[in-house]
Amino acid sequence: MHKDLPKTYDPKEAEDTIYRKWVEKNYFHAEADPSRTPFTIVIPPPNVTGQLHMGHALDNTIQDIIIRFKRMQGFNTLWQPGTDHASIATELRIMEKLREEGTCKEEIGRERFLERAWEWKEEYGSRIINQLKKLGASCDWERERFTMDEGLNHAVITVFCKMYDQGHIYRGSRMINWCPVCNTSISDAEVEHEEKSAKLYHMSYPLIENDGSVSKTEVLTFATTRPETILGDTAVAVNPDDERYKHLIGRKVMIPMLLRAIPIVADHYVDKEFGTGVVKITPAHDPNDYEVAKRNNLPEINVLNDDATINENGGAFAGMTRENARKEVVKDFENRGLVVKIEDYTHNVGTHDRCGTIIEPMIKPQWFVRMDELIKPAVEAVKTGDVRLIPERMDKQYYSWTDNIRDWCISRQLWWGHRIPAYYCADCREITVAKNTVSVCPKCAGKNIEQDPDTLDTWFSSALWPFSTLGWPEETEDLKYFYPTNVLVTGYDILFFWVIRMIFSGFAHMGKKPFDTVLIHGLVRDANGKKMSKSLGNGIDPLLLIDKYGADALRFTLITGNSPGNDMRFHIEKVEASRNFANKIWNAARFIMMKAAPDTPAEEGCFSPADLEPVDKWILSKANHLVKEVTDNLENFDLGIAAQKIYDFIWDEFCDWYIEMVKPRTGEFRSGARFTLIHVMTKALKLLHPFMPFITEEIFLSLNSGEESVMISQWPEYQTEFEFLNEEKEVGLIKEAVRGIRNIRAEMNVPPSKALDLFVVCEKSGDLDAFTRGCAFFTALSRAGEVTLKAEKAGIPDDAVSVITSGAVIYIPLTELVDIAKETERLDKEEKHLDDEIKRVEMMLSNPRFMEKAPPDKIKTEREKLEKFIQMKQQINIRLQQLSCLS
RNA sequence: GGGAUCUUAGCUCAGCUGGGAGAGCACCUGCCUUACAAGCAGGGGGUCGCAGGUUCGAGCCCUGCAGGUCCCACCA
Repeated sequence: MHKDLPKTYDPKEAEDTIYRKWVEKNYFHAEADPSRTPFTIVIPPPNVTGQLHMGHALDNTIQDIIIRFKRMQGFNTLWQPGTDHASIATELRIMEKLREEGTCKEEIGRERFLERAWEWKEEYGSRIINQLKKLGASCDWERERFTMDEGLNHAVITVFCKMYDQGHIYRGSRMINWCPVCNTSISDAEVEHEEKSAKLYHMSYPLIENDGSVSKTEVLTFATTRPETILGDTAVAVNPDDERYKHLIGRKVMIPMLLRAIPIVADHYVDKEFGTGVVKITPAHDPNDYEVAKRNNLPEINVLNDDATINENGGAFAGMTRENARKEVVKDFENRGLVVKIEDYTHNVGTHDRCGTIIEPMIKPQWFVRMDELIKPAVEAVKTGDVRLIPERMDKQYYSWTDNIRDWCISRQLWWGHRIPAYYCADCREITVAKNTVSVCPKCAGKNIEQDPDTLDTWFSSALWPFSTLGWPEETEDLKYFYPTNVLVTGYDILFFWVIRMIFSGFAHMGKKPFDTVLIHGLVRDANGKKMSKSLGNGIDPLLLIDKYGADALRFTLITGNSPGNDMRFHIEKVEASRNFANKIWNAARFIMMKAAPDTPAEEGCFSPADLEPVDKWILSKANHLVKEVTDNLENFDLGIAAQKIYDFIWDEFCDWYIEMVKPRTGEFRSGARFTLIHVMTKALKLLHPFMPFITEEIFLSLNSGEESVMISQWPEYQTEFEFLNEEKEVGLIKEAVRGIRNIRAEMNVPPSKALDLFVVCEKSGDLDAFTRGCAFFTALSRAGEVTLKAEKAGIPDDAVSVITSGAVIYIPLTELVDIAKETERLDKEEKHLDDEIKRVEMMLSNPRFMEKAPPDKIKTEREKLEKFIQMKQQINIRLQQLSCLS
């Protein structure tokens, strides 16, 4: 970094070089070391099919900030990276590709399909990793894992076998959600309920007479949204207390097109008020009906194929799609005069979150995880605070899920994923679950054995991520050292999918929680508040922004002005503002490099309070407070607040005040100024580094030639030797006075070129000394001409403008500009304002309950304020009196 | 139907355990002051959704109401 540095910072040039250096130096790598305290974060593994989107950028920026902060604090930090095989998402993508090639997965077969999937993974799996690197993520890349790599597969199979042996995993025929397009079962969590407008059909079944004939007159009218499921009806239900239908219970009705007689049963599930008070019961295609059927011993008739077309049980309707069948069934009823009315109706329909297809409840044999016992320690952990959710309000959402949890359907009729280690004997029907391939039936010794063709839900493997990545089931050093991990950072949208499952898995297999804190963020929305999505095309590519504005600017944008759990809108203007901030820092650094002689780095050892001017002490003291506050904020995960404070300090205090105040000294730059500039800037860079890693590194190294990298430098701590309360007060007085003068200049339209003479009257000797020391700042910061300091007002022309500040009254002789009436008005206004303030503070201080209860600090500052206000009011009164004499 | 959350300056949002209303952008005025016009100095603008309550004191706590967003839920 030399004196001919460009005026604007170019992140593109710097970022890649710096990142490469960090990797080469191995700074991201962590080794188990019992002599040090670990701090661990496991990354939410992005899908191998994925591209880095804004959500990833936010999620990983947060993690990187925390991990860099902890690293600088001296923790042995591990940020464990990796990717997820995302079974269904990836399988869909490959199927799409095959379709483009004119083939399909059934045609090429399972083996070849998996080859293609692995090829896909090799091709795209590294893409998102490289994008994370662009963002600046300091993951330990040597430890990168993949949910289907050998070790993790071993963990998955181990868990499956163990849980099967313990009875936590079972196979059963139950009602599950079936996606007819993806051709697989999905879990309850993957069903999204969408409100859709539909029809409510009121139709009638003819009653069957006691002699077995179909009644020509008597019918039973029911309401349904799904007429096509009539084909699978095995009963009609009414409420047992319903007087209208009581007498019919036990009789039968006829499904006309099938000539199937079905009974009228009684069940309390039926709401008398809704529709006609009669519900048709389709046990095989409706979860409620399924329950009713179980209670009433009704048969199930499956009328749907896997692709949701009507099967052979649908008689004449066989082969139709469910949509066509609906129309045809209604038509059939109409022809028979059995349609009463058709109403418009909106209701919630379950759809598959991956493809949007309306899911079909079906009864199928699947594998399930029994949740009732497993979930208990996961609930307990949050209740006791062993696992903390941030923000806290997420607890409620968490419990609402854990309290209503149902068994988890984990088998998927997919090929890409962990194959279920269950083997079926065709001879004796024995099911064997084993880690290793079974080729002989252990029961009947038959060799007619086949492995279950299904794979596991992708979340089954990611549930194990916090320990499987560290070597489990082996008892590795890493596992012992890094587990439990510390913070998990993720969006609220996958709390249920992932976080809950990790927590109960941690307890089930490790006997310990997987992490102690879950930091939950919201969604990044577009400028209009819409969710960014591929289909809407409103997504903003973070990589384009990184390319244009730098990763630092993007990161800073995502962190500021946002609090945990809240969604944020993304505005490009905000990125520009962040980029401008980077540029501001760059230019402050340029100033320091130009003025503070880069060849003689200030060393901590050189520091001597004797060399320091009050302004130096002031900014040192301010920086010292900043260190404490930012550290506290980061410990509490208030990242946005911390970022804002650093921003304000650097821009307002350091650049706009300190650098301006140090300028008059540049000619004879003494070690005090040089030390302070470099010391404060370095401190600020360290605090900012987690947020803006690249530019801070670039400048840090230029200012500190002996240092290796800011990212491995020590996090600053509050130091009492840098606490200068007197100087903070002193410079505060000067700033107030300068602002006052600037105000007058602007108000009175004094051209900037014109220097104003000042009389500074300061009755308190301590303050007079302060103003004496700070005299030069009036010239530099408010363009003063001759400045006269006095202890009393005598000898100053009366027709001067007066600036009343808490330390001094400043008179500006502006004879030709002063309008006494206006000046009186201005001071009157100020007096009124002061009166209000005085009244407020006096009320507070005269209140016994306040004096009793308020913290002593608060009382002290309020007292000081009161004293200050009263004094200023006095000055205003004196001045007003003088003015009234003039007019 | 249950729950969560939001409503603060023209826009987007901060505001920690209740104690003098903030930022960025936009707008107005004046400045190319040799680190920075991606900048500097100054300014206007808010009954903190509405109505009550608790308190010496409420943007913050409690209750009700209105509007927005989201999650959960088997009413055919």
